[in-house]
Amino acid sequence: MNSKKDGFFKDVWDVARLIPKGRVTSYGAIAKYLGSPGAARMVGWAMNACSASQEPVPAQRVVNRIGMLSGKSHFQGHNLMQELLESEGVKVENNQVVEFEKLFWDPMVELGL
DNA sequence: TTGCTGACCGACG
DNA sequence: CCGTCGGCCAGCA
Repeated sequence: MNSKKDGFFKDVWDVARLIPKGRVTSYGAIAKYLGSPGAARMVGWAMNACSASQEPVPAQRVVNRIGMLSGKSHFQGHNLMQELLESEGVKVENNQVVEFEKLFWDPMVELGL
């Protein structure tokens, strides 16, 4: 009955929504924040299920550890993910986030673990 | 019920 | 340098 706890996915979506505009994070960072450092794949899986969420999930802010838009192909548009990031001020080049290290948003640090 | 897959990550040779 | 493999958890046939 309450939000969080419905499943691993809801937690992922929740963290994803906490990502500030103009920032990006990695699957592993979210997975680790949830308590499963090796469950990065689940984060990606949750992103796939994010389409089932009634509320929009900024999945475009979630990229792999190198800042590459690995999931861009899964978006409705082929370059929708890149456009969304650029729309927020995040530069993307060759399916890769520019200055990813500077724009990297770590939930464990920003949220205060 | 078991087994495979999946938008990843890290290690090994 | 590059390719390959195992591990993590959850959903589906």
